[in-house]
Amino acid sequence: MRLPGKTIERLSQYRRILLNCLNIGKTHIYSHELANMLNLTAVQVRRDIMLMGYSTSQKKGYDINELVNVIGSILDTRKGQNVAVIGIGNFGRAITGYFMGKRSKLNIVATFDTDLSKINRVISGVNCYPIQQLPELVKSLNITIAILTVPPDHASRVAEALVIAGIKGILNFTSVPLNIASNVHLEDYDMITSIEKVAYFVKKNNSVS
Amino acid sequence: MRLPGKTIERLSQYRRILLNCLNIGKTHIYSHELANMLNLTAVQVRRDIMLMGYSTSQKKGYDINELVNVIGSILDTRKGQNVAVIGIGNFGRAITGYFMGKRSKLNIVATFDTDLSKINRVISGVNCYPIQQLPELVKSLNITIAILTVPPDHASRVAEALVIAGIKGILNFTSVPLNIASNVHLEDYDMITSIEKVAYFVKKNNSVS
DNA sequence: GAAACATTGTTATAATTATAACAATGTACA
DNA sequence: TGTACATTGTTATAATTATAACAATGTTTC
Repeated sequence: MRLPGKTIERLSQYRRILLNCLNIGKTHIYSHELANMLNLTAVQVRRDIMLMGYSTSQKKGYDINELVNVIGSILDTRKGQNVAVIGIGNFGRAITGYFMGKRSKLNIVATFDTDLSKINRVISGVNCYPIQQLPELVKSLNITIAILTVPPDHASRVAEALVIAGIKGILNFTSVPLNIASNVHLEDYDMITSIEKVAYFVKKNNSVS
Repeated sequence: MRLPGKTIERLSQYRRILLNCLNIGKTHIYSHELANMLNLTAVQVRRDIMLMGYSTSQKKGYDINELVNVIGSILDTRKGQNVAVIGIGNFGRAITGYFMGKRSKLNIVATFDTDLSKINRVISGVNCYPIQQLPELVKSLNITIAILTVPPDHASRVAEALVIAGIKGILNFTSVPLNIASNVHLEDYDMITSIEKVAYFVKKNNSVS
């Protein structure tokens, strides 16, 4: 089963909305309801649900529990995946604190840094290790995903070390383009690009032209 | 001149690379050089440059200075734009500190919060105002862009207040879907979606299937 | 200076993604 | 019960984005 990247992004969003719905006691949801909550169209919701291989016999909306389970079977692994935050500066700490106890299937199990004042201390609830221990801990803790939040001038070198250590996916918080093997999934998460994009459209939408 | 959103994103990235090149004394650059630095194809680089309306008569690569200026004429406004960070928690502080003095054309001129212990104090180099002063300061400081980093349960309400106050663009750092007028540019910057996407592709790439 | 080459600019094609159209079918209600 | 209606599932079309093809032209080399 091959799902488009954009659909995967929406599955993540659907699930969060659906969990909220469950929390307030809702058991079923129409495609147009879900669409409205996410500012999408009902067609797109139904198409995504079709693509994920689910269908309902009813016309009273989708069973929210079942939807959540199907999404989980697509996005999650049985045991969950272990995540490391690389570089525990302001962003690294914010991310670590933010994630702790949120996603049960994605656990931040270690952070890494080079700063001696941080190493071997528990920061935002997770122990910080020296970057030299990366290879051994990736294996012993079975870390598959790294969130990269190091300073720009370290980004490329650390990314290389991550790949060598056996990391399978990187969320690149730095604004540095990374050149890594194609079997490691790289997701750029570039704040400067995003804010400059906003600025462009603000300029454009408000120019008389 | 209508430029695709994806091209705009790359223009931001081109510019950063090009500024680095200028710093190390490089004056010209080939499309394939720029492409390699960003893991793109040379064709895509040339196409983007064509779309931005620039061309060179030479075959010795593009003049980097000229490229930077053209990109600036597209992305920037003459006076720059003023930005506010809404919600000065861990992420808000990290973002503010990160931006200060980076982009000369995008200035964080104010932060807002509801926490009395933060209000009227300078945090990460910028004064924090009570959220009640948002409407007046958006006008007096000419703030056009907001970075939204409030807790999830405040996101929708604050976003609405931002629109009413006259904000023209929002970078939504919260994972809450916002429903706002279409004349305000909304850019979602959802970390949970991004990390779950990485997790999905890691799972997929490493399953025997 | 001429031939080979490298590079650019642009059009054409393919791939991805979103939207529209609509048949099928369960539900509500007279 | 049957008719109108609402909702789903799926195919068809459109829009966006990326890649490929290739002509034009300046540069290098002999």
